[in-house]
Amino acid sequence: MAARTTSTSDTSVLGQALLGLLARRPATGYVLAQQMRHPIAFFWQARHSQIYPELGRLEAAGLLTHREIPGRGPHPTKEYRLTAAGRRAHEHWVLGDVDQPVRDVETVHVWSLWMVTDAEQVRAWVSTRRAHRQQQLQTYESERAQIIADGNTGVGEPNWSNLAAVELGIAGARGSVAWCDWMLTEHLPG
Amino acid sequence: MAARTTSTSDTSVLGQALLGLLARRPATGYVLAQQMRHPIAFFWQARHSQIYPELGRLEAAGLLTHREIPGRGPHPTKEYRLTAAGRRAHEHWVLGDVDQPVRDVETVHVWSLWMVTDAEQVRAWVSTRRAHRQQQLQTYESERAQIIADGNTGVGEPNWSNLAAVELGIAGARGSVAWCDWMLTEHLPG
DNA sequence: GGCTCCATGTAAAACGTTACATGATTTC
DNA sequence: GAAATCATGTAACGTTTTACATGGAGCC
Repeated sequence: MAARTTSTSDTSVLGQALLGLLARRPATGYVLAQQMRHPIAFFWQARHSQIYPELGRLEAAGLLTHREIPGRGPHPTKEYRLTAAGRRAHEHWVLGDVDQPVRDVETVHVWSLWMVTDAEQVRAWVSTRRAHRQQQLQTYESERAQIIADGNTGVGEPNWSNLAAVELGIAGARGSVAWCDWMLTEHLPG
Repeated sequence: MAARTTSTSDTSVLGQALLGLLARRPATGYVLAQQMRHPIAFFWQARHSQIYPELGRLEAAGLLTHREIPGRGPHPTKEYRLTAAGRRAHEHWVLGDVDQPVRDVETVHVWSLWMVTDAEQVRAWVSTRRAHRQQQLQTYESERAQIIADGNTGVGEPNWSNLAAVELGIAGARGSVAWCDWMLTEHLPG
């Protein structure tokens, strides 16, 4: 993406994801890294080695501040908090276009399936894919049940868009499972 | 991903996409770059500046060969062709696991929609999203019509998995449109 | 003469993963 | 006492984007 030379210019998707987490509540880098594993990992991933420097850049851009809190590591433990500018930047980004292009390895595989001469191997691959996506669908559905059980799903509350995000994941997983069924019943002989 | 130090070890997704293109027919880097814009861009992207060096690496790994053909540029024009090893490597990769994690910027936006206090702005954002995905769906559907019109959609022919890939895209786009409708009718007040 | 297309390449910077490093506390 | 967890950070490498560079051919 574009460069980030000035404090007002664009922020990476990871940066925005971190702002989104901190908009919910202040947190340390360690806690943010945990939250990137769950629930954010369903749609975005980052390791702590990417998160810590990114927090530094966001702070340099004036979107975050930190204060040191008691901790146990050899380095100081920092609790980060959104600034008003950070909140504005994230809200602005959220309403903006989804400009990032899709990168779907799954489709690259599918698009080359013609090369496999043994139809049984193709069936097996699709079956495995179906099982995987079905599993994912169940994970999303229990996640949804959890969100609904937690309540606070009114517009303007974080859980409202947590639910929306999970529903989007469910829609995608359902589409993928339906595609596998189409492959197995209609597009593959036997 | 992992390092690519030896000739037998793994290849990047871009490398596999290029092998997939060359498995269909030999081509120059320029033609491959065009094909990465259409139709591959629906699920993977790469610029020529990434493609030319990658072709060099694939050739160094013994998966491709090239011969010079008449051309007009200041550099020699090279036509690349898959080796038997390249064909094997790609077929093996195709049947392997889809290990790359999902990165879906759209869901990051959705997950932060709670921050937008004006429900009308949310409705507008979802409507725009719906129009975009609906447009994409139509593009995929005319692509599908084209593939069916071209024929040669039997198992083992490239068009067979071209069709499968487009159907996967259609399933995804349909799921996304359905999600937008759910948002507008059931998840947003008014 | 200027614009676009053909056709290839390199350089710099941003983004992402893996590995290395430190050291205290809690659990088995 | 060994292993996992807490908690942060840097280094090396791979991947991707943007920008720079070259020069011939066809079109208006």
